[in-house]
Amino acid sequence: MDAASGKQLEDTIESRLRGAGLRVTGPRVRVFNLLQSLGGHHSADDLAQQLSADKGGMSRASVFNVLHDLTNAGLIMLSDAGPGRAFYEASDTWHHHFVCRNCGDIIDVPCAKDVKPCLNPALPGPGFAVDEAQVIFRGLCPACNPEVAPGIVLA
Amino acid sequence: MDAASGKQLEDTIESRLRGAGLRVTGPRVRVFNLLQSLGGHHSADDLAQQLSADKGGMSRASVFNVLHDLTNAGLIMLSDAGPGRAFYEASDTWHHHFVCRNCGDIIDVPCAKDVKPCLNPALPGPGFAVDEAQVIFRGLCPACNPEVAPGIVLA
DNA sequence: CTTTTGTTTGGACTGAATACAATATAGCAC
DNA sequence: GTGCTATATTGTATTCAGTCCAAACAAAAG
Repeated sequence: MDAASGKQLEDTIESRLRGAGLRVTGPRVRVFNLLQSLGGHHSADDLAQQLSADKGGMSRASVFNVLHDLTNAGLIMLSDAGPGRAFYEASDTWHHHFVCRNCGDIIDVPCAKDVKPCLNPALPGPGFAVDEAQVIFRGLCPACNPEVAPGIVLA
Repeated sequence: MDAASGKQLEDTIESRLRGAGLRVTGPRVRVFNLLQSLGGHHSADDLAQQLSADKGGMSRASVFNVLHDLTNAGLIMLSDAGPGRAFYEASDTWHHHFVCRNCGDIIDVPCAKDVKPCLNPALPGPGFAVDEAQVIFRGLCPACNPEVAPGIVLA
């Protein structure tokens, strides 16, 4: 990435923060930027570790604050991947997640449009205002799936 | 519940533990029993607090151990309710969950197909062995939903 | 009843996240 | 630009969730 596109990216981040009604601050830009450029799913501490090592450093508490702010503003999303620590990702498109039972990897699963599994609009009952349905698929990823590689002898 | 049905229940629990290949021990019977009689979703510490106050007491570590054992044996289930602490429930039928964004309440949502793999097998991609798809519905429960028409009495 | 094997226990420990009060800074008015 | 004020950031202390461990214990098999 050259200087120009880096600048471009920062401009985009700034305008998106502003558009969401958030003040543009160093920590917010840096967290958002890092999450976007890394791609994938990351825990708060994961990001905090990288950012505190960077020039300027960064408080762990700030990372948590910023992640909450960005999530509330809808700029990033908190992935549903089961109990445990929270994983965040910068994604614009709605999707679901596959979580490997063995290695714990989280993989995005595109939302099959109009095929919301088991989604019956009347389901929760009257009075409920459901605004999203997140699906978590569980099983084994290719790397952990013994069925994948023919010829590999299983223990 | 009278003494006879209490005994009956314990017998059932014992046989279910045995049937799952688990030794029948006091802590296991008590945790399983409590989770069944309470109904709903409970965290390990929630259960530990009640059990340690009971006659005989109970170690917090044991509650965690037992919950893991029962979960692995398929006798109870670990509810997918998003990041944070784990919630367990004693339920025989596969279902999904609605989580209120405001109060955090977890409510069971019956699975439209009532069988475990209610999923699109092609979704994650080749090489993946998906064995379950859990749906988390998010929104507002009736108690937190301002849209609920005044005058409507919620059960 | 003895042995074997698996389980329980408490306490120390790790890791994730929050609370809070002091400090710093963005955005605005002038 | 300068200064003001509301909002953010920071570090530390603290809570909360969960794991680890080795010694004591108990279930099931012989």
